[in-house]
Amino acid sequence: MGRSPCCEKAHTNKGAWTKEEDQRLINYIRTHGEGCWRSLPKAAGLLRCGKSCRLRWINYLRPDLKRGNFTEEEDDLIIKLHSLLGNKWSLIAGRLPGRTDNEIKNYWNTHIKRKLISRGIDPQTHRPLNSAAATTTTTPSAKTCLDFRNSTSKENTPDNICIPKIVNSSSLDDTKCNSSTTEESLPPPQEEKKATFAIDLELSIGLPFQSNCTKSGFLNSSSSAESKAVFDFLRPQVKVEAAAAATPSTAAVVAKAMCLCNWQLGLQKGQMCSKCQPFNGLFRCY
DNA sequence: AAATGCGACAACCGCAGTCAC
DNA sequence: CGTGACTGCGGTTGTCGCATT
Repeated sequence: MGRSPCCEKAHTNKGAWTKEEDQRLINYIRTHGEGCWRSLPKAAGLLRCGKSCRLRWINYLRPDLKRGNFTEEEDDLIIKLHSLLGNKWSLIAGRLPGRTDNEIKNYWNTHIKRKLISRGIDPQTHRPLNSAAATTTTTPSAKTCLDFRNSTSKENTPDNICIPKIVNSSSLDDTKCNSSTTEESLPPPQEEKKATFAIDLELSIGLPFQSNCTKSGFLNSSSSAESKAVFDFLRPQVKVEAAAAATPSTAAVVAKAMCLCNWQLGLQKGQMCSKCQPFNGLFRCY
């Protein structure tokens, strides 16, 4: 037998939350912390399902939420991340401290979509609207690369936002931004060694961030696991900083897990290529 | 002043992956 | 090991407030 049912839907409130409900939820989480959403409503004296409580807390009541208008920098970052990730709102939110996936999703649908369309850009493909119809099945990320050469975490950006430089493959040497998933011909494995800085998200990177390299059987993992690792990679800033704040050695352990060469050279688990050096919390070739 | 339209955003729904039993 | 609950995510809907007619 499995677990007992999540909640009695027949006896739960729906719709907008009242101030009293909010206060109960806040008080409870302040005292007991997050987690165990299933039992939370009953313990907190709320006639809500746990799922609803979780959503309310994450999207509205959390004290670290940054309310108010999005800045231009946040706008740009959302657009860039969306061009890379598509509708992976939680991942995008992970790069925007104080913003929630729901908030970003709504903002995208109500503001940015329109903004892009008014600029003649297809919000889904991030290509000019005229050419969007002409292109085939190429995904938005298929030709977009992250360029870590000049990535900064502070320059011209709000605190804690780290923006890899985003480049289109058209502006790069092909050798720097190969993609095995596009209609382009596949390069031989050796050729991939040349792809040292510009990283094709569809193919090249994806790291099980919290794990050490020995746990990273990702090279042989399923495609979904790989793509999850790719997305996990895009979350690391907070974790790296947290680890660095804990102890330098912790940060080193975390950083060691980030040998980008593994992904492009096909090294086996735990192997670090001879040219690896630390860079922005990652290890990669120079 | 009332009716209508529209934008913004909170909340819900359903699905998939994970994990406890 | 199979079943089913839990959790988190993305898509969609509902509701509210403001602007326009």
